[in-house]
Amino acid sequence: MALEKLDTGIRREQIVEAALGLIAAHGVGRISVAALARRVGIVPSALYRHFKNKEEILQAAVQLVRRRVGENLKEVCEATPNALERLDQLLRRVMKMVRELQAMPRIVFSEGMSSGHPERKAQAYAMLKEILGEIENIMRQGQARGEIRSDLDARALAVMFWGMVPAAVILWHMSDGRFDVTRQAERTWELYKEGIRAR
Amino acid sequence: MALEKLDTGIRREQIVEAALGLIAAHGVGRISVAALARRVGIVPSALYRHFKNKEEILQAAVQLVRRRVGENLKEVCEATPNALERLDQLLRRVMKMVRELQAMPRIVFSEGMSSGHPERKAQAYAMLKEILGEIENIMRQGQARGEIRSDLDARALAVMFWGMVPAAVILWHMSDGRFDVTRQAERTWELYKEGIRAR
DNA sequence: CTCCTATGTGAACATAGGTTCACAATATAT
DNA sequence: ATATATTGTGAACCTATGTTCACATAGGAG
Repeated sequence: MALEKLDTGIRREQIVEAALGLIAAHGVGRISVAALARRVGIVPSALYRHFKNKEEILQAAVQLVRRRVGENLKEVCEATPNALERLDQLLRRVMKMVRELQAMPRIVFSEGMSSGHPERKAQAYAMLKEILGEIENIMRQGQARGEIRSDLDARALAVMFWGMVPAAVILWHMSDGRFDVTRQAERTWELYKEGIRAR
Repeated sequence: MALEKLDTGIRREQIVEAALGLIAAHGVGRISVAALARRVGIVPSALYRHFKNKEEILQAAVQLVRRRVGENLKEVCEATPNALERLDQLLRRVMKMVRELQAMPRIVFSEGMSSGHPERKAQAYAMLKEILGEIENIMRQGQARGEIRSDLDARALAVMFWGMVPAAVILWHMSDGRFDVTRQAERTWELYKEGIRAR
């Protein structure tokens, strides 16, 4: 209707943004090009001026999420040298992203579990490995600095730390928001922190 | 082809079993009545002799999983009174179910995240609450018996314990089995156990 | 201002998937 | 053995959804 013509760069951004919104609301598997186009304000066939097909749009969305997660990780590591503080901030950030950029957990879970296109799965896995690797680094550095018990396996610590997130997210989603993620995360984090702190 | 006629009770079981297999292999969202019927050895339309529609089949599958999980929980609790041993066995059992009855994690995750039909979601949530409640009970009893630190919140302990499972499962799935769940679970569990043991 | 290319539109097409229906064949009870 | 109810079959259907295409139009380059 409007028939406003925008540069393909801008439109691509709009489309990916819209895709993220839909993923957040309904999950990766339930995106339709119709809904996507409606959200952007154009007609379905117009999407194909900017992307080869639906799959390409989804991959772009996954990549965008991955980039944002990466930026967050870096910022946290530059904020403070103290490992426990880093972890504390990281958890807060992730929880915030989970709340605001809900597309992230949906992508990690859907792609990881529902085995969509292999490319997307690979992307999601790469993102996850990035996150886990960074957490593991924080752990090692914390151990080297004498802030975290050195008798514990850094990798296991990292997996366990990260594990608090999916647990909270699943409970949150399944309970339709009735489950208080933030509070739960705080408590679990306290527990965890006391357990790993050097003594 | 075969045209063997079986009692609707038997066929229902076969169908649900086939559904569980497909869920395990491809996730809840990707089940087609065609594939389901093929697996059972009948034609798609024949399914409708035994179930009202696809949704009813999926719900039956979810319920079956829920029942099996419940049975497992009971058996674990009757096996030993010691809380730490119970948790140990519970983790092993769950990991075994995750490997053998892969439909379980897929249902919990897919239903929880991808918001399928509200009824299924409710079922999955009920199952999850059952599990969490049971774990919480074990924690409390362990605290009462002086086996688990009493200064920790039983609910947070339960969520954290349970959280080890989704974490491991996600990593396993995303890595296409390259990630060694069992070993990871062992390590994390050791970590966790040491953290909560009364001293 | 005038082209020409990039973008948007509507309609049509293709496919996949769930469901229904008329009919056939088997099991079971009498 | 026959009749009746139950189960299975194939075809058709309906809808949703991804995609293509011919055509229209906006907007910048010349």
